[in-house]
Amino acid sequence: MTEIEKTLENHQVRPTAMRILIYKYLAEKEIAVALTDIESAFAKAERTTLYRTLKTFEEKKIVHQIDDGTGISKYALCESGCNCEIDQDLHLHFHCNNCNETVCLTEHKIPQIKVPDGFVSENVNLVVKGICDKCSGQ
Amino acid sequence: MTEIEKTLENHQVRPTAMRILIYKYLAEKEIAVALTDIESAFAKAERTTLYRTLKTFEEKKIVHQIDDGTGISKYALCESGCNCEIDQDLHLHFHCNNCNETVCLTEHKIPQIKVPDGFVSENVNLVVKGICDKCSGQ
DNA sequence: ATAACTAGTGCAACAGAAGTGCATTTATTG
DNA sequence: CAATAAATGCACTTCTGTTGCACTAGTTAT
Ligand SMILES: [Mn+2]
Ligand SMILES: [Mn+2]
Ligand SMILES: [Zn+2]
Ligand SMILES: [Zn+2]
Repeated sequence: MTEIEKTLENHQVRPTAMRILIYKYLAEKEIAVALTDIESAFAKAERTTLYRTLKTFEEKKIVHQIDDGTGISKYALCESGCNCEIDQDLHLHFHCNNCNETVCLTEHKIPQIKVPDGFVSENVNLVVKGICDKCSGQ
Repeated sequence: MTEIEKTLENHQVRPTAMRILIYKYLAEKEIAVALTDIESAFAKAERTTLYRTLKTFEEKKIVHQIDDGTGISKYALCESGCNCEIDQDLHLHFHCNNCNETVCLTEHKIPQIKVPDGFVSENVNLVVKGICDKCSGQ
């Protein structure tokens, strides 16, 4: 039993062939991926299967969904530092306006945000847009 | 010539009947509205016209687009405190998980966000989710 | 005022992403 | 092995956003 299989089972997800492949794909990519990315990577696989795999992964906290403002949902593997179960204290995300890639800045936590009286903050989505390290030439 | 007509012309937008109506609608609403909201409010009008009106308003800085994480673009009138032309120093937005409404918190500016070396921050989207003042009972 | 031009609108059609229902296959368990 | 549950494949739908094109209204030059 491989590491990946163990990880999946730890999250109550049965390690099917497709799921292992998708997990591997997500692990190799260092950026957040959209369903269409996975579709292109696994051209022979069914879209629905890929879609439902992502949904399962999300539900079981294997990945977290990222709304980077492009209108397309992206997903990235949760790491140890990823408290997305708590739905709070999340890291921020960076979207590059040049290469169009979105990355998790897991080391960068979202600061405390004040809201007006009467408003109750439950969680915060923060996306920084600009030029990523690869594109800034440095 | 009414106030609204003046405002539109100040932004180089010709004040047609439809545009005045939509502007009024946006001004009366205190929340961010989606295209579908406007569609329901003006059932007799063409969807495309409403769509293009919003796009024109956005381009001419009469409204700003809001990505509240629902996957549906919302729009709200720009106010004097709305520096959306500069694409920086923007106010934050609040999305209520209960009533599903999104409001501009124009008084609440987005704090300075640090990004890692090599990354260049151009602008920031910050959406707080939780319970709004109307729904929190206070 | 009329002609020429430009901007706005209405209608139809399209694209992309997301989601659902159902039959079929695969895996698990008694 | 039989019964059951989970996963997959296929088809189809919905929703949002977007574009092309013809027509109309409004603006400007002669
Ligand atoms: Mn992330
Ligand atoms: Mn706003
Ligand atoms: Zn980049
Ligand atoms: Zn509310």
